[in-house]
Amino acid sequence: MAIQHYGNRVILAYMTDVSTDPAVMTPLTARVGFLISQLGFYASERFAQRLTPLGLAPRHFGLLTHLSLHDGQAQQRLADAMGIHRNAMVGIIDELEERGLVRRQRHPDDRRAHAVHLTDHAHDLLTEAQRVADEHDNDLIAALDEQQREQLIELLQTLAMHTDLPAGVHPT
Amino acid sequence: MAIQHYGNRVILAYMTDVSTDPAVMTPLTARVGFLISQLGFYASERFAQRLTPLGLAPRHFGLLTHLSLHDGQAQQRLADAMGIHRNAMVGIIDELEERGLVRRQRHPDDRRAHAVHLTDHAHDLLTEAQRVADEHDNDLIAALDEQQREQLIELLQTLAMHTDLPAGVHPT
DNA sequence: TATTGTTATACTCTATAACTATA
DNA sequence: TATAGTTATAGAGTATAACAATA
Repeated sequence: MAIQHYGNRVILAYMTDVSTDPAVMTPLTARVGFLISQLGFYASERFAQRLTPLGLAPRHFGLLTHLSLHDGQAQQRLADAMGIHRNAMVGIIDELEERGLVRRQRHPDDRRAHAVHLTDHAHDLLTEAQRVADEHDNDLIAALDEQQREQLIELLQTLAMHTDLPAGVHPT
Repeated sequence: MAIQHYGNRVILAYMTDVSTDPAVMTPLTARVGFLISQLGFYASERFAQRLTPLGLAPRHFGLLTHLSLHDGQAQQRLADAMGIHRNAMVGIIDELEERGLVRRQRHPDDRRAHAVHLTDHAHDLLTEAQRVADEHDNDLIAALDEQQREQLIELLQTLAMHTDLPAGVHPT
């Protein structure tokens, strides 16, 4: 079992075949599941902080980004795309509408449905939010060199592919 | 801007220098922050499901693991170690005590404090929980070969080192 | 009869304050 | 006066059910 040194931390190297000694506890910092979860919650929280000055939460960013590619969709379709219930989508659209970022218009094919459209203001704000997201991404991987960054994004995409999660959908 | 193919997905390669065209939205699946957050929430949720049959939640696993290395600590110190408020620690200890996994004993140095000790049952259950965590880790990285697994764990540890999070502490 | 959007409600989680007993 | 543990409460967030309009 290899010992690795990372700055002032000493951790056990990751092992796929597990120690048979029950007394040896794998430290959380050597567990890939823990590391991903820890970093994921941190990244999510940090991103939320960064978006706050724009009056947005991560879910708003996700929906606005989706709408920029699929404008005029019904709320039910948007809910499906984001992996949430349509009831929850009502509130998100409400918030965006209050901020003047989307408009509910009549759907051309179905009078029950609302066609959700981005406003010009939303396009402007989204450009700014993209910059914030770029900064966020760059800060996250600031410690990595160019080759490591490419490795990381490829590894994460491979992992994401092999979960049963739809692409681009965030749990909860 | 390179196009990458992953199974039935086509994504834009990650770029550190951002497109200056505001109309070009970086897809979420090409954002390292989104990928980490998505995988983190998924991993956390999945781990919680795996622990359910043992009657444990991830926070219980974290605390039991910590106690296996630092038995007999006061609740305040445990709360500090896990990065939560002492008020929240009361509930977690309550749950573990109900399940017969820890005992609150009198602290040798401070009569205000409780020394929290693992029971024999906890040691047995922790062995089982470690196996569950090992399975969880292995499933997460099942799509990677041996070299990629080593790369991933090293990259994640490097990222974790450069956040302001204490080692082994999970946000919220 | 099924579906879209909406509202109301209940349930869980979390954060804060306040109390007691000790230091 | 400060700290350890506890309890109570309020707030946010989430999930579910039920309703009106339309398909």
